[in-house]
Amino acid sequence: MRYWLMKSEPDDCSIDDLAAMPGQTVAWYGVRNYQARNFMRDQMQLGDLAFFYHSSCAEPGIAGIVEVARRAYPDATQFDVSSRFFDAKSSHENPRWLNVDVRFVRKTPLIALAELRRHAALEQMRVLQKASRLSITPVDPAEWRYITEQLIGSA
DNA sequence: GCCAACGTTGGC
DNA sequence: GCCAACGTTGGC
Repeated sequence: MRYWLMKSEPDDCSIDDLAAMPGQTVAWYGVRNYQARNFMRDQMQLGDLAFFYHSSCAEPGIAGIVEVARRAYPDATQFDVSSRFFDAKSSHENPRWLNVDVRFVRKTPLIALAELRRHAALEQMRVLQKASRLSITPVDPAEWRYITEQLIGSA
């Protein structure tokens, strides 16, 4: 059982959008970075929990919690010529990109990026490192506990 | 809109 | 295999 942080642009899919989806579940498609893909392929297990992080928006930060509802399988958008995620170099025989499905667990009070930065206990978090662009990052269990108990729990 | 940081591409 | 050029991310 691992913990993660997964970035989503709320203009594309916010935590409220996810909560409104059928089954409150969505395919985490569109990841086009090998490191993030490998996390999904090699390490994500059913039931893993992740912070749902809003990025590239007015108030970046943690907005909710999701769980892995299906293990990694080929990302359909890589084969869809009409998709902005289409990849001509991928093939059905040897798909380059994968995604998991995630399911809504709960919404949280927004824990802003600026707030996360205020806590020394979190200073090693990947998402707080300078120019951290990786859309999926592992979260240390101690960091997970700190955020859920100290920040979300008291908010 | 700016810009720093980073990943990818492709020529050599 | 190097590395410059380019594209993207994402906070501000």
